[in-house]
Amino acid sequence: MGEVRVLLVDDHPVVRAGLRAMLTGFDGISIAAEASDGRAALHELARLAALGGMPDVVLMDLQMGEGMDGVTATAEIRKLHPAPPVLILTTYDTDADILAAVEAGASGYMLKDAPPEQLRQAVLQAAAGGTALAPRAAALLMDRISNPGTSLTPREVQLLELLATGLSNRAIARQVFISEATVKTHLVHIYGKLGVDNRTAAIAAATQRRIIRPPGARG
Amino acid sequence: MGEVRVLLVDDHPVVRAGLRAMLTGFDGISIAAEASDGRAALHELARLAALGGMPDVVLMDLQMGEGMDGVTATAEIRKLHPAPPVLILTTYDTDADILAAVEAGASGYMLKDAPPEQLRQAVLQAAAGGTALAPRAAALLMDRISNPGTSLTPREVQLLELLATGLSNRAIARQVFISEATVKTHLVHIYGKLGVDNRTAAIAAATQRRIIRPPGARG
DNA sequence: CCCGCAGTCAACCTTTTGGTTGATCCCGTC
DNA sequence: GACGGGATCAACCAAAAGGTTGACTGCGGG
Repeated sequence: MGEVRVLLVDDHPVVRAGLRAMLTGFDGISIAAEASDGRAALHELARLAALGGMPDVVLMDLQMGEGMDGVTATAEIRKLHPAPPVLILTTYDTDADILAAVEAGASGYMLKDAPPEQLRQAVLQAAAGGTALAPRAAALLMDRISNPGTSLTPREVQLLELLATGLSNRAIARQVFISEATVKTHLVHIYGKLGVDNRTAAIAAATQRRIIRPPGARG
Repeated sequence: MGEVRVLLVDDHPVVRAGLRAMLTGFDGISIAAEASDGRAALHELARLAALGGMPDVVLMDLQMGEGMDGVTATAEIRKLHPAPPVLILTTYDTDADILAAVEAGASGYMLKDAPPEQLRQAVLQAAAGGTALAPRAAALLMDRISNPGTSLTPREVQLLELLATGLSNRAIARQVFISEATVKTHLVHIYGKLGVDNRTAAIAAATQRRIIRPPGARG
């Protein structure tokens, strides 16, 4: 039957070379095109569509040094008409990454340290319209539906962001026009929800869970 | 002959495949062996030594999911007798990573998003006993020797990293086996050099200037 | 051989944070 | 119309962090 044609999206030439070598080594899988960021991926898809054939699956990295990130690109791709399934292939398996990817409409979530055979299975599965999840991704989603979970309120997230810029309680208070007492109250709530007991740990935890962006944005 | 024989050390099969494909595609470079972490790399070196030939260069990732990390492995390799040069190939270019690598005795520091040709040059250079540095790494080291006073010392960077994980002064003190008083002294120096006056601002500043990786950036 | 600097530590004091209790207000929902 | 949660604030105390001064060590360069 037909070959499964893959669009590779990753900003590292080394990783693209690895995936190319690995995937083309499998029977029934070929590389349709490659892109180094989300924007380029969309261009490639437009080009391929014009040439008559969408790829059967997009293999997408989440962390892109510059340009459009993987989550945004995935969401954009889902809007296309012959929308190819997007299989996320990334380095990290944090809650926020997994959740963001699934929310964006990814068909799967695999890790770069997965053995080649698992990767092959995942690509074929996604191309066939199925789902492929790394063990931890699957576990997280199961846990999520059984456990709604305590999440931060928008206000708390806002204060957390200011916190991460290095502002004192007083400075934060002035910034958002509330009293220092209120800032402290919010922080106590935040610490409780994040399971920490000081501001630096809160920043670390919130950054890790991608609740806030790292201070001094980078890919 | 004159082939440059490389030992690949990276925990990701995909990346190893990429490097293998890329490097073997170059004339004069071949893969002697591969390892998925520092410990395995040392085993491979012992095995290769027994078989009569150390590799001409070790291409080492810094962030290893599990097992011995790249810095430790690099330091260990330097203790060997026919010690092959170690070329670091990693994702991040923060001061902390660069300094740690250089201190451990690395012969070069390259980033994974480097174009293939640059990578080839770096491998050949390292194998020939030379040095290969990514622009930012080179700039950092130049800056260090021209104005040592204004930049952070390795010790200060180390404490900064612990700070960013959310540890208290006491916890940091215990972690590095010094007194809390000393931690405070270091922090005061750090604040002065970064132009801030509290720990969260220090984390923000240090992250922004890429002195440390963002809190929670996992290996 | 001396100097400077990184690194170590102590004592002391001020400011900031962390943690608690309790209260008011508003806005949805049951 | 009662209930609960989010947001707001105050007062208070304990703990941690910030800042200063001063001192000792070890090491490399002039």
